[in-house]
Amino acid sequence: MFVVTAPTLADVARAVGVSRTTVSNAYNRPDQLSDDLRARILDVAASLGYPGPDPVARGLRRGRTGVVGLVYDEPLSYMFTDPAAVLFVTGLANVLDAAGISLALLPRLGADDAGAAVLAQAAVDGLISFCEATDDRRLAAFQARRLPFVTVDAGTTQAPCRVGIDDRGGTRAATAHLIDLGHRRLGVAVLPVTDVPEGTDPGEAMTQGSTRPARLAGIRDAVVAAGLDWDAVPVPVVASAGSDREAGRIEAALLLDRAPRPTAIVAMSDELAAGVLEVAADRGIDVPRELSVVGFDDIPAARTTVPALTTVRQPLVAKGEEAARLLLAGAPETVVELPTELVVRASTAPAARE
Amino acid sequence: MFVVTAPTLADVARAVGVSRTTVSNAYNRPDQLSDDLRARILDVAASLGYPGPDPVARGLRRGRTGVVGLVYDEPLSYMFTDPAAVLFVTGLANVLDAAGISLALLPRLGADDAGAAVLAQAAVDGLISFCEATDDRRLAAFQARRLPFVTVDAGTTQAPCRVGIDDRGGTRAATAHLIDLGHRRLGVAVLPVTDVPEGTDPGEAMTQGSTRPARLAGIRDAVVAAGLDWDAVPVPVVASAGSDREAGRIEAALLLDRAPRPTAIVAMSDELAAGVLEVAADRGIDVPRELSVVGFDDIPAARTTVPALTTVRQPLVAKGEEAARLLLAGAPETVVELPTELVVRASTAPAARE
DNA sequence: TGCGGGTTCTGTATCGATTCAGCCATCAGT
DNA sequence: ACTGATGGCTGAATCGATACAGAACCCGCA
Repeated sequence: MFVVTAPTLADVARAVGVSRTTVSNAYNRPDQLSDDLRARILDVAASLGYPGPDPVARGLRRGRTGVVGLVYDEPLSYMFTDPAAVLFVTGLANVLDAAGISLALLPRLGADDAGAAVLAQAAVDGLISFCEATDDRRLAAFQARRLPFVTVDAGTTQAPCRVGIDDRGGTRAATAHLIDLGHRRLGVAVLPVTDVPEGTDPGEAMTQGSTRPARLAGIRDAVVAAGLDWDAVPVPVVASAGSDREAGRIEAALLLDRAPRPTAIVAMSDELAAGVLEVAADRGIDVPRELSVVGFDDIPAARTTVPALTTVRQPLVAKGEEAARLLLAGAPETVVELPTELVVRASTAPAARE
Repeated sequence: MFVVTAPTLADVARAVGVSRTTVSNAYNRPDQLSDDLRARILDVAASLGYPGPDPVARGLRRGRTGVVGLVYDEPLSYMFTDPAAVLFVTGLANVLDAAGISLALLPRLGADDAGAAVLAQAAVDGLISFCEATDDRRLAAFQARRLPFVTVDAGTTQAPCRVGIDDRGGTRAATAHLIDLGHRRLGVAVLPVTDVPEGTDPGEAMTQGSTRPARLAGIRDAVVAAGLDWDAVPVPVVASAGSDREAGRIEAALLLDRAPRPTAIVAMSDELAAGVLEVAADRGIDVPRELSVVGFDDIPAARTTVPALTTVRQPLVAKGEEAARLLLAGAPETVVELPTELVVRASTAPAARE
């Protein structure tokens, strides 16, 4: 059987009768040889079917591959489903595309050992982690490689180069806004807890990761600052069964079943808020007359919910761009915290008189 | 200045006092050495901070990298926006994740030369092309590398290994369904034309690519088979300015402005159909009493439009899974055509009596 | 004692390119 | 005619690992 193997640079060199170096230069440093010879080399290469320098060999020699990796806690499909993640990746892609670098979506980090292996074996020049996990020894496995490493929205324990947003200030502003409007009975729709190890106390799970506790703290800040009783604010915890929107529906049901009913709900994401709005609509509760709702993220859909969602804007695309830029800059020891901003739309209104 | 370089396998070998081969075996073939020695090697490696075999070097030697590439015609962000693309990638991810292989989203293929360079230099074991382009010499640049190559939804000219769906049969069934319901004045909402070279005739642009002409042919099949006049069916062509949904709105406006108004619209995608439904709602046209609409794809949202969309289901996730499986199998010369199926919901009804 | 058969480990070639120092002409300047 | 640049090209070392063929040793058994 006749197996066709792609020719190598050496084959081309032999065919032309020059050294390998010269052929290499024909591809990488046109100024190092005469135009004439270069043309001849390229010609022969084409007629031999030489596909150009092998990327892996080049990567080995040069020490860089032109690929950066992205790890994400959830199954990949979820990344495509979550609008906030989509915008973030769009930001990444903007910068990486421009630099001609490709983005490898690494398989989900599974059980500890397999996950560590994936990270240890990924042929990348750097890594962006978009994971909540803080204690993660899988990521430690990567850090041993001493490659640029940027973590996003991930607390303080992982890497020296981090980008995040002012979660706490954001929910603080959102909650203060509600309190200013006269609301006193608040409820919180909290990001669902996923992947908790068996037997973890749900209340404790709440404190894990970074985003969730920070946003919760902001809410609490505002409540306490207003002299209200934090312990009286219901914060149902849901172990997610699916999308955040679904979690929002479940939590909304729990909150709205209470008597007296909350007059305002602070949701930790727009998707959660969308779920809350759906339940309110189902029950005939008028938003914002009978119930105010604020979200977080300001995804595009926040503009088109009914009513349009008051929310905390975070610069999602900019966050992706910043992360990519830092990575390309070698991930210097930096902590970037992007600002958040309250955007008041139609889902919040003064509390009804009792 | 003291630069820390990660130790290599050779350093570990020296430190333990064994050969490189043995260290390599400690990682890759535990059965080739005593548990005792292996443990010692791993210990020393850990204490030296050796991150494990370098993936690039291993890739060179083994001839495989554990990464497959995906190219897409549109900017990356669009891929995340298009629900059909998302499901397709989900299918890919399902299979690749299970195989521990990562997916590199290659930068968009830009102008010809840069695009070809990207493909020539991507360190991947294989490539999945999710592009319409058929004549593409950028893809030819990749094929010179003799790596597994699967094209999806891309006509007949590119690769020996293709997966697609029965586009023509799908729209044929959808159109026949409308005709059976008594509709005689049809309109077509066609996939928008993107990236046409300057000066191309829009009518000609319609025939380019693969999906669009195939779906159009199916519609025509049904129209002709029913003895209707194909030339009387309006097919507005839109050069896309944005999302398919937006294109659907524009085309719907054009179609519904006609007098006499079509009583049914065949949309080439669910996103287009969603745009059509929005415009109909804006204008107070009752769907399905005054206007029937069919879509294509059966994205999840098709279930929840108002009214729920009659559409042609294509197995998007399965398509992704099949493409990934074929690629992993080395992309044998195969043509897979997955079936499509008409799903009747609430957006189609018998034509109103005139 | 001698020999087949396992296990455990080593040495060397190899994967396909890039890098770097340096060689050889040619050519301008004095 | 000699020096110093410059352009154009080559050879050998190197990137970090894996494959493959065998060496050394221990075991049991005739």
